[in-house]
Amino acid sequence: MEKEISQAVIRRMPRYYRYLDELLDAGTERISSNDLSKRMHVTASQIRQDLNNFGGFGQQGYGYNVKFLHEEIGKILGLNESHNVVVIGVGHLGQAIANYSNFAGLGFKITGLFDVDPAIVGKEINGVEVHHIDDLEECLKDRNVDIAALTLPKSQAEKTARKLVELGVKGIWNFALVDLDELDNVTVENVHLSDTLMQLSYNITKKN
Amino acid sequence: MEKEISQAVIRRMPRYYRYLDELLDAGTERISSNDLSKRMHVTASQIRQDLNNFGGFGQQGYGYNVKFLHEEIGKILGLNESHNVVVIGVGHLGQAIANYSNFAGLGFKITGLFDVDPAIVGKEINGVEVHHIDDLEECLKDRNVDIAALTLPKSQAEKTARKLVELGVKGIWNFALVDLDELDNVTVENVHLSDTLMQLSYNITKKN
DNA sequence: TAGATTGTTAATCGATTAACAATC
DNA sequence: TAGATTGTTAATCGATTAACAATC
Repeated sequence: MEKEISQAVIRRMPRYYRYLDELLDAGTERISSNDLSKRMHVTASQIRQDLNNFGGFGQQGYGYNVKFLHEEIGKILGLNESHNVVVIGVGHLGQAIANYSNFAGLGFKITGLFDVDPAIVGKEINGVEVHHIDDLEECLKDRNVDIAALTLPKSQAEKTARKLVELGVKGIWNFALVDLDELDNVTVENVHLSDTLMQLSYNITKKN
Repeated sequence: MEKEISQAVIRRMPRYYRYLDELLDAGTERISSNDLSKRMHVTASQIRQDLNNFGGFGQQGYGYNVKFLHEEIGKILGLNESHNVVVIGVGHLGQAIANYSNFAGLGFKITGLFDVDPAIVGKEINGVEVHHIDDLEECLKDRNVDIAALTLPKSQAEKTARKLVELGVKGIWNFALVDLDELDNVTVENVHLSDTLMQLSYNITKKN
């Protein structure tokens, strides 16, 4: 890898992807960084800088072709390849993820659900059977699962994460209320919903 | 307001709160910025800078009293007052939020659930009845609801958000796949789960 | 008192914005 | 060709880190 691209840039890419998706739906063929900047409430300069981290996708005097740019950003984000996802912990949040149809459209396919609760093991959610967590190893064999969503109590999170890494999982989408940053050989994305709620609470409180 | 505190700082506050909570559970009485920095994998300097945005909570030669600092950060985040929350859109994600017991411990109380689907209106989730969205105005009267979680399709998000603001809601915790940034008289926290999944996908892909 | 550790100022680093030459 | 708009360099701004005097 030549130049390291900052996470600040990466965080913005899915947002570009979304806006381009909307433009595509609206049948817009091309867009300038200036017009896009007005829609997205960011500077045109930032858009051009961000995109040029990955290559020159535009054309002087023309702007950016919406369809092409949408595809390219998709490739950058790895959406051109499909990803197999397992959900560990089939509580309410796990079920919400298993049922969220939007992910499929982005190339993320839920291929397995796991829990310890006998009341739910064996049931089917959105066409996928819930297995017991003890069958994890067997179920993941030759399945090419690269992402695991962790929606289980924090006490189980790290232990389970380590096991998943052993079984070849490359990315952990962590919803458990603990930071899983110090794990080797895996990429972790921590999503702490309660943190965002507290942020909101701060910003409301401040405005009094 | 004298000095504006950056969102970069605010985003870190809930994380401090969580680590202090753990220290509290473990019975730790005091902690230095240096020790905390090792646990959290941030610099001690950043911890001291962050905290000093809000006042001097420590003591030279001693460090920070865990219980006191935990309380103070709680106050900063507005957790000393309780917040009434309504959930708009009782799909899987809405139900997950309605059922998530952790929020109650932070002072966020789910006081209303709303949907348009007759199949779910009238049912009870975690002890709270689901009302029809048409009854929003009536239900919110004199209820002092300050936060609304939007877990509904993006096509309905903005319209519904405007109505909620009219009815006195101060903060919108938005899970719909659209950015609600240009609304007046309200604080918005956009939580786009699929964005974080794409970020994870990028970071996995990059490592090949 | 001596040691520890904060609060805070100064230095550094990185990210954002502005500007403009290149070019379609 | 003239106008538009990118790609990219330079300038600015803000956030992070280092350093250390103040002080418990």
